[in-house]
Amino acid sequence: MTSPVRVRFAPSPTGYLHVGGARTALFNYLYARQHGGTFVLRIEDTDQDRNVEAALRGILEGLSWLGLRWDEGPEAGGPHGPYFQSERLKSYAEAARRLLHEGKAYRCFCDPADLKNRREAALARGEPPKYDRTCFRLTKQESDARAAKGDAYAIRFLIPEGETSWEDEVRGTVTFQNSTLDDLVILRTDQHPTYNFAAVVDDDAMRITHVLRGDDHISNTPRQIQLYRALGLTPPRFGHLPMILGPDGTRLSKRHGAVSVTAFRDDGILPQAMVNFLALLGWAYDGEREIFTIEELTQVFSLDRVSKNPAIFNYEKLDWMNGEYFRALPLSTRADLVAAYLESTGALKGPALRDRAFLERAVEAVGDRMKRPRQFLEYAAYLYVERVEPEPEPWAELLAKPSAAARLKKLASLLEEVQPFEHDPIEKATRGLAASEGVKAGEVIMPARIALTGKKVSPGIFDVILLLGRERTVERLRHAAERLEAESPARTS
RNA sequence: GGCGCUAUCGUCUAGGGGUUAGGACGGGUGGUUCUCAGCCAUCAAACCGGGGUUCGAAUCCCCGUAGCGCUACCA
Repeated sequence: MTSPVRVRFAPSPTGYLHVGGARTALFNYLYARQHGGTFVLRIEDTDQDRNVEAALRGILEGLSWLGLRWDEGPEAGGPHGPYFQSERLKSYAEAARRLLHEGKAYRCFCDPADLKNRREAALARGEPPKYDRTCFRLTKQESDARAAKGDAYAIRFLIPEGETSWEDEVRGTVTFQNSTLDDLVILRTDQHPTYNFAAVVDDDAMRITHVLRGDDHISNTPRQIQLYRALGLTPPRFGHLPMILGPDGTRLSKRHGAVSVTAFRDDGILPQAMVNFLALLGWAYDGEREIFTIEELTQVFSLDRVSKNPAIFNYEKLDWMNGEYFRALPLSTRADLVAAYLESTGALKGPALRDRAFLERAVEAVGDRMKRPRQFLEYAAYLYVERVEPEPEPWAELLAKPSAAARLKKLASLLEEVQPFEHDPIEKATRGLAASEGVKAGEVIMPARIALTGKKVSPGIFDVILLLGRERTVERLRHAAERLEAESPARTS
């Protein structure tokens, strides 16, 4: 009988959820859901005790947005709390004292600044910067005496001889010689635990069965395993996930662009797309299928298909995937997202936004061209201005066509009369004009597009005309024609 | 410096003793078409290097090399 799976995501409150952390959280979540287990969220706030509140919000927001609901942790509670390390200080101190009394750890009176100097000196000499066990050589009497005297001390773990190895869930057997590990501080002078120690104490207290984390933790693992053993505990299973790198192959960071999931959200990335994309960073189903909902992922995810190599974050592919999801959304949802985007950026405000029906028509017309909300204005900005100012290049093209002005005028006249003012009659009139002029429809449509939108690219022209309405369409066509005539070289010469 | 992990198209990856080494993003070309997007078709693009083992190695082993990580009283 195997015990129920319990996994955890244990971020430190940095203020935002990094995509690397999000990927780790996702894999933990998937693993828990798949095994009917429990996903625990624990906050590792033993160092920075300021601003935890605010910093926590970003993390929780990111996880919630992705849909990674935790079963135990902040706001959720649970039987193994508290879920903030800053509130569990007593248990670390207790555990550390126990190791001290059992002779598995020792007091270290060394001055941190001094330690730092020694480390740097060793490094400069090309030697491994291990702690030299100065304080381990103190006799029990000396150590006790100095402690009694009130000398400040940290507690160091005495790394046993031998080697440490474990069966990693993603990498197989990993082995370290203990001689390469040094006696790590487990309890600092200020009674706060260090990361490795707190993680061990908590993972045990929270009954964690599988520790799935970034492979930057791989060399912490032998230390933690030794700690478990010293405490008389059974270590959990470990699985180390490959890192996520930036396009230049170094650890993904702000200078590569957006790294926090909320930044992607604010950029119009959909949570479904983000989850799907993240899942494929370091994991693959069969190399063929790539589109998965989070529910499907919980069905098909497996640790033995997790890759061992670091993955470079491909922003283009995320964008593509977002398009896949965005286009599949119902019209009203897309309109909601566009409205929210326009509002939050203040790109469009007031009455224009309030006409929801119109916005929806515009979104419909833009259709597949949009991969994310921010692209709406690229295809629809002209709908929301009094007068278009054509872009220079398209305008120059129009100027170069001597017949453009006349055609625009003719089109204006036709559209002024066309009844009813609907898609098909408008199309018929426009194509009719082209036919009577003896040119292809494009010869009428492109000038109209430039006159109406100021750009060479837009939704279908008849949709644009409909959206603009008869009056504005006719007005813009005529205005463009007049301006063309005024600027035409033939005229001025 | 030490220790550890990793190594298939530009990127994410599938595969794995005998394959035309597959898919996706991105890129090229063609088609659809009023432009763009989309869609369809199509092309280019990879097994880090060297030694073994083997009838046969991209695949297994060793050695290099490279990248990344850790080497804190940070997490």
